[in-house]
Amino acid sequence: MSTPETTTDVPQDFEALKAVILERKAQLPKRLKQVAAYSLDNPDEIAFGTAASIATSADVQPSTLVRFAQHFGFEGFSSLQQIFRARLRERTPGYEERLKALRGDDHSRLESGSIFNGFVAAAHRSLDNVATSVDPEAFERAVDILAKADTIYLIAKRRSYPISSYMAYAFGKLKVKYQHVGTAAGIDDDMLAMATRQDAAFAVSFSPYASESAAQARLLANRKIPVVSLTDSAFSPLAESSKVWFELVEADHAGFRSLSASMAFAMALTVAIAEKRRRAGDAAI
Amino acid sequence: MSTPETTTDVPQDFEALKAVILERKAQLPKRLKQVAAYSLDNPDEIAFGTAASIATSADVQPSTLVRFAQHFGFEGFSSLQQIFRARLRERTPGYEERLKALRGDDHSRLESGSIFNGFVAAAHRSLDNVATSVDPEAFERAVDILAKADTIYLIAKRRSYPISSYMAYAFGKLKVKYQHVGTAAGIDDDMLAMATRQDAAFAVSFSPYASESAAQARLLANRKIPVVSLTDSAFSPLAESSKVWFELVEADHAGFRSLSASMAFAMALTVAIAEKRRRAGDAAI
DNA sequence: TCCAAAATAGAACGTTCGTTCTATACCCGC
DNA sequence: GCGGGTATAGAACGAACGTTCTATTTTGGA
Repeated sequence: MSTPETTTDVPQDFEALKAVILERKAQLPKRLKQVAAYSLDNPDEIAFGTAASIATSADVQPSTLVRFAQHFGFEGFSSLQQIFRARLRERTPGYEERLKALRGDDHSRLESGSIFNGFVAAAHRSLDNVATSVDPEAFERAVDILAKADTIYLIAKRRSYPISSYMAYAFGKLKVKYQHVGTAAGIDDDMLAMATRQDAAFAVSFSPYASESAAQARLLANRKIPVVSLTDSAFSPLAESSKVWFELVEADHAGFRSLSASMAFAMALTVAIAEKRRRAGDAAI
Repeated sequence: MSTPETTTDVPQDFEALKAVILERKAQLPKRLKQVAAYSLDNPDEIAFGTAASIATSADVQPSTLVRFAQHFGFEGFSSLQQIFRARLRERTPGYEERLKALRGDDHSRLESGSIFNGFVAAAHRSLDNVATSVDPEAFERAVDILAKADTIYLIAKRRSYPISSYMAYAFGKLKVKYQHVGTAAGIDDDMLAMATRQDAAFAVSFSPYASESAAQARLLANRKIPVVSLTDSAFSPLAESSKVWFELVEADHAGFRSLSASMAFAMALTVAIAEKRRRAGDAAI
């Protein structure tokens, strides 16, 4: 019984360690307190750095790090470092990996499950991407243009159609006047013929671009009706006709591109427009 | 000009490195290919391990790791390792944290930006949820039923309509016979009247449930036509009419529910059905 | 079949690591 | 203000590191 509680109370994961450090921080000697603060502020440094580099960075001696580790029951600095590394290891891995973790328990033992996982992963990736690829100022301008419009024309065909049909649904709920262009090919152009400069259009088209969408956007642009568009390339035919356009590349699984990012974008745009109108309305009262 | 393109084509982040590795994987020598595979399969090991430990684990010589690194333009193994470490450093934290990180740089300084972030976050949450809430065996059964069907009837109204319209688009591409029920209210029932027991239906409805969708599903069920459905509660009127049904709760932002999880589900189902049919077709030849 | 070039394995290199040890500085109760 | 205990800094240690170098093997074209 010379080492009565050797490993029992040694923190085994980062959260536990953090708790213990915070708990005992007050009663810690000066240098150890310094290390404590540094370690919680720069956990990544501790995970990756060497004792020497960390010591320099935290402005202490390497031996202090060892004492610090031993103070909390670890054998040496290295074993404490493992905690910091494990933290990064277990940190929400990539979606692929996360799904791989699911693999064992149930999904994709069955082949369809892996298809399912693939699409979920692709959707995640898409969303990750969209957060950085959409310029918020451009978004603001797009909201401006569409919020001012009398009627919003929604142009989308084929793969983009679900997006505009969601917007149509939401606009209806939000009492925003719109026209959904993209259903029956015949009446589309008649619809667009009625558009005036007080209106605006939102067009969605991804490669391979539906030629009608591009043509319709061009038609409106020629008549000085502002067009906002969502597409997947700077070379998209929509870009040249648009006052504001967004490039949004969806991730794919097995060649089938996700719609999650476009959908999230569409929802945000829809709600932002309605919100802006509501405020303008309030102000007018 | 002794080092004409020193740093130009050296991958600077993990994604770039991954792409280059995959691109050149085929033409890599045996041992280097071995390292390539290992590095992509166990990126964490590379980030934390030492050259010696990694070499042992990957069953190669340490020097091979150095050659591998140099093959891709790095100075030595250590500089390649930095890429793997940076990856963990920047690794997507929780969504909340990630959005908090976005806060500073640009988004949501503008009010619309926060709307945008909100929808992206909601979509992420939805996807996280769906991976665990969908039972893979039920999914498999659903695929079975629908793959066997002659014609697949897609039933969805209002908010669910974008989902079925995507499926309609994809089924068209995949040469799967379908009927899209949900467009003009009048002709819907005529369409469904033609359905036989060789057919099947996929119905989508979320609360507040469109009464027509429930009625149509019941109609088909009474005629012994199998119905698979996607809904958001066990108390959904669709559930009782369905051979297989899925409960899928979407996260929301500002009261607007995401569609990402449903969309991913729909894509997976669509592709899984087509895949199953392709195999059945192959087997028949 | 042979040869030149490329790839590999393994030993050897100097460096840097984490740890330990010891002398010194500091703190606090008396 | 002194003494005993603790905390600290810094030097010294062997071990392990990443890299380089050199035989040896493998490869692919003549």
